[in-house]
Amino acid sequence: MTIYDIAREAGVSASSVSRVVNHKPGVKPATRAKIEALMEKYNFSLNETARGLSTQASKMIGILVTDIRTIHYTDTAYCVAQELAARGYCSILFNTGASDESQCHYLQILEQRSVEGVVLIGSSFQTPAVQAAIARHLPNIPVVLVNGYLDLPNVYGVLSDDVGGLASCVALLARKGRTRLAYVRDAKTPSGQLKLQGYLQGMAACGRAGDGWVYEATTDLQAGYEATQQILREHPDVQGILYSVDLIAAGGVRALTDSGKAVPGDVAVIGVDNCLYGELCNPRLTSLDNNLLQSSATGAMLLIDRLENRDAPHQVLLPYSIVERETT
Amino acid sequence: MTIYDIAREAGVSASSVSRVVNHKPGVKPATRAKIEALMEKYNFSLNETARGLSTQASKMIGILVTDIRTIHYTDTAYCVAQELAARGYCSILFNTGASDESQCHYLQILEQRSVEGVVLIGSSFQTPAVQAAIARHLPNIPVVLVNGYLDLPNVYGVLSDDVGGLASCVALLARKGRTRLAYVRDAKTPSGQLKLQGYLQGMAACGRAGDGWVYEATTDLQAGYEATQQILREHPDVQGILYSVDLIAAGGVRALTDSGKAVPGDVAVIGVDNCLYGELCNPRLTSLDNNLLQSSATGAMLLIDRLENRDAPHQVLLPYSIVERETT
DNA sequence: CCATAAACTGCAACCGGTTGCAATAGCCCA
DNA sequence: TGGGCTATTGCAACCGGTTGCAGTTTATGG
Repeated sequence: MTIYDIAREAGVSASSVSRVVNHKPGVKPATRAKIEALMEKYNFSLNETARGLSTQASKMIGILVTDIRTIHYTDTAYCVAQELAARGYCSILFNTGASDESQCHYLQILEQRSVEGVVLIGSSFQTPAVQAAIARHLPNIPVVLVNGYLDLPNVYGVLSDDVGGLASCVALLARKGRTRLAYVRDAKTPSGQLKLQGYLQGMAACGRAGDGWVYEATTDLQAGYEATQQILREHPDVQGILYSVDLIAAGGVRALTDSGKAVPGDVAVIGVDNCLYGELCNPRLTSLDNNLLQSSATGAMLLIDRLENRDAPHQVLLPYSIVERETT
Repeated sequence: MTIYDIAREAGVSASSVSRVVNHKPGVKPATRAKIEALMEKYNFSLNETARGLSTQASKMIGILVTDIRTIHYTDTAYCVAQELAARGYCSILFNTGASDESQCHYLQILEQRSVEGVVLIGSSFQTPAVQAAIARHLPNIPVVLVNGYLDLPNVYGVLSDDVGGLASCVALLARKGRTRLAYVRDAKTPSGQLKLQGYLQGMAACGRAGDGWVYEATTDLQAGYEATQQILREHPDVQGILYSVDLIAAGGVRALTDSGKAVPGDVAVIGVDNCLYGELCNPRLTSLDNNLLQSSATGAMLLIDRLENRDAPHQVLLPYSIVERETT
């Protein structure tokens, strides 16, 4: 069922049907009524693909996310998709993984699909290869990078102040008299580097420059558990541990209580993200809140502003806050 | 940059360029090489929208999910999207919420986008209104309903045996000598009804027909906490509690330990979904595993089989299993 | 009742591809 | 060198819409 079918049966041209479908003026009320009746009768719904081709406006945006199962990205993707859907855009979603090759591959697919904008969710996108792929495939459409920065005229970034955030976590513990601290990092992304930097900076600020014990873990419970066991072996007198992600921290808290340490009595713990995992943790986890809701909302608005041709800042730096629960 | 631009510069017709792009035979090697060189030079990438219009194959599939933030649906959506992406399909994702109106609205949008298939993730889709909307808007393309069933020739359902699953949870507790049991349900979806039915059936099987204490909670920690407090007030001698969802169960476990009950010493607990929340819970949660990975993989394969014109069963019933951890 | 403006309506070109079919070119062999 | 084939190539129609512009109605007013 196409507008031509409707037109034929109504005894008019496709132009008139098109005008009715698009609520444009210039159609006699009687004609309009006849067309609308037929549309209703045949349950007509217009082919958006064809319309997109003709109007050069696909009304689609691409969402690339490293892995949507990461709780933090799930929420971001949800917010962005909802915000866009409310404005009539369709979201094409791809999980890219962290490899440059795959990320660039999907950027090209988005080009072929003529998306009007792109949102990149995840810290794996802040690489030269991705930057080059954007310049090559999507030089003229707005691209929003949630949590990161790329120096390209059409890329807009939302950043949280990782350095300041981590430093203030250290400061919080220092105020409670704890300066023998360890830090467990996860991915070696730019954002991960900033967090580490914030931790080291915080240590320096409380007079323990060069003393930061740094460990590594993959992003899962078990890795957090094991890294923490290692910390306890190597530094039994540790007074506080910071984790780059709540999930790892949850594993850490379990390791601490399992080995008889009181939390926060013996060892204080702080995670990052302030997600549901922190609430589930026992005792409940104190966490650095990078204000996910605001950052996704900001990312969505940045994109929408550009889509609707309003100006938008190329970088937005969001504040952080510490949500104290039971582990500090 | 279109195939016409390439054609002009190569001194050939668009047909030849099209043949080269699609790796079709019938182009002289020299011509092919010249065209390929130009494509490379201009970084040409074909407009898939136009191709879709022409070939009547959009290579897009729609994924409707009640709310992707529900951990269970996140994982399902991820699996399905990955499986489809690997076969060259784009996924259009919408969060519909549970309202019929909104669900039908998005079904219509998918029709307009000419998707080749649809995956519905969530138990909110098993309603007469959705059934009617599918019959009306998408009567000819395969629709897979993950966790549910609709009686339509083009709809394929993946179901888990909720009745049997819950009944066997009750049986497990009964074997441990616990028959004073409560059940906390969440949504009143068809699947929720089946779980309740399974619980009641299990109670009947161990000689306590009519004795099942049934409570309700929304799907969050706090609601689980409160429902459990209520259970303890009204039935202080409860020996075991089943929860329709792990997240609610986690709130329940917290309520139990907070009020001094030993878990599982005084009260045993079982959740459903076997998701990460169960691992985070302290003590770790025993959970009914409805085999998410298998059900999403099955859903994806069902759709792919139909897309590639192979036969597929209209209903697949998946087995369940109980993963015992520390709360039983 | 007619001139003139305003309101409708439809033609045709265009968006960027695909593809059946006819035309042309190139090749082999007698 | 001519005939018969096959390999290339391009024309033109089609996918399902949109839209500028010109032609046709209809309404208004004198």
